[in-house]
Amino acid sequence: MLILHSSKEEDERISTETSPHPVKVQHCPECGSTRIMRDYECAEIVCMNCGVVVAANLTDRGPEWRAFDDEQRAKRSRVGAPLTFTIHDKGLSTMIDWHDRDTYGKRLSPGQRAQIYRLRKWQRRIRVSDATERNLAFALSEISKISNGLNLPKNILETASVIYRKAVTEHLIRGRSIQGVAVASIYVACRQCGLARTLDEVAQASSVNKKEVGRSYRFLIKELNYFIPPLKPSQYITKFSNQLTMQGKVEEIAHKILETAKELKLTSGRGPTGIAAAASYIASTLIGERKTQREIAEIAQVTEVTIRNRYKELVDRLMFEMSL
DNA sequence: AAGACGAAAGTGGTTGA
DNA sequence: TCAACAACTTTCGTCTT
Repeated sequence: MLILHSSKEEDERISTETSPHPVKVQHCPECGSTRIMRDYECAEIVCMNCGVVVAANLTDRGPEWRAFDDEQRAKRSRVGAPLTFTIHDKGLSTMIDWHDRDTYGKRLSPGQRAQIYRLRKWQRRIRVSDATERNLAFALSEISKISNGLNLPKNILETASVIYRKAVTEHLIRGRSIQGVAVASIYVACRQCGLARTLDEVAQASSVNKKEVGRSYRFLIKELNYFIPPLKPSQYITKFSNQLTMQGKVEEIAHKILETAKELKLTSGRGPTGIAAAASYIASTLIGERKTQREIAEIAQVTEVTIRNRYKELVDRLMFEMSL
């Protein structure tokens, strides 16, 4: 494009940043060509035909930030409400308020009031226009509700909304329940962000059963090509210690136990919750802040038997290693 | 008596033919 | 699609503190 700049990135910058400020039709004083280009990088106006610099020391009246596409431009523009993916129109719609007053605070005339009333009605209708929009609006409100119920942080809510939007644009919703996919997206978001929430917990916070959520979850990660590593037991330990209100020391020891367990290859193939529960149990007995197996089992959502089995394996192996 | 332990049978999910 | 399989659960009797 521009001869002065050969790199592709700079070509893009010039093409996107010059377009919002159209140049008044100018002619090159050398060759008379109208192919005049502004180059803000060098603060010059250049003739594209013969390469002569028409004007120098140009002022860039554009924004100081760079944007390479529409989305970035929308994000960086510092006007309007912040973008959010949790509302179906990304929170950018303007509302006509319900006060029947003009900008000076004066009451509107009856004719104007009727007109505003009609405008409001149409705005409501247009805001959620087609089936896809309605689907999105319903699902996103559902996602907000559930993630509020689970006390999930805001970034999970945003991530889940983005995942759901992706599912909609890839036409993955057809043939399965909106709620199922919505709950599944929350679960995917939790897993992606490394938040220790079990499928059970997420499903229980919604009205969808676990099986359905699991199915939708597997479907989502398959179709959207997500790679989600299995949750590490250590992430559960932190959670359990918090819920059991144990000392920081206990948590620390539990993590150490877990590390040795991993080295001894005792973790593979086992449920991460069971191992984490067993490690927490051992740590609590070692410290002397004894918790019963039942207490831990309840919080970890596993049975006492599982804790016992993991615990036994761990102790046996550790004793064996010590004797060597 | 509460909690820990372990055996036996049952359950739901994964894997490979 | 189905059987085999490992992990896990449920249940229950026994032991320990």
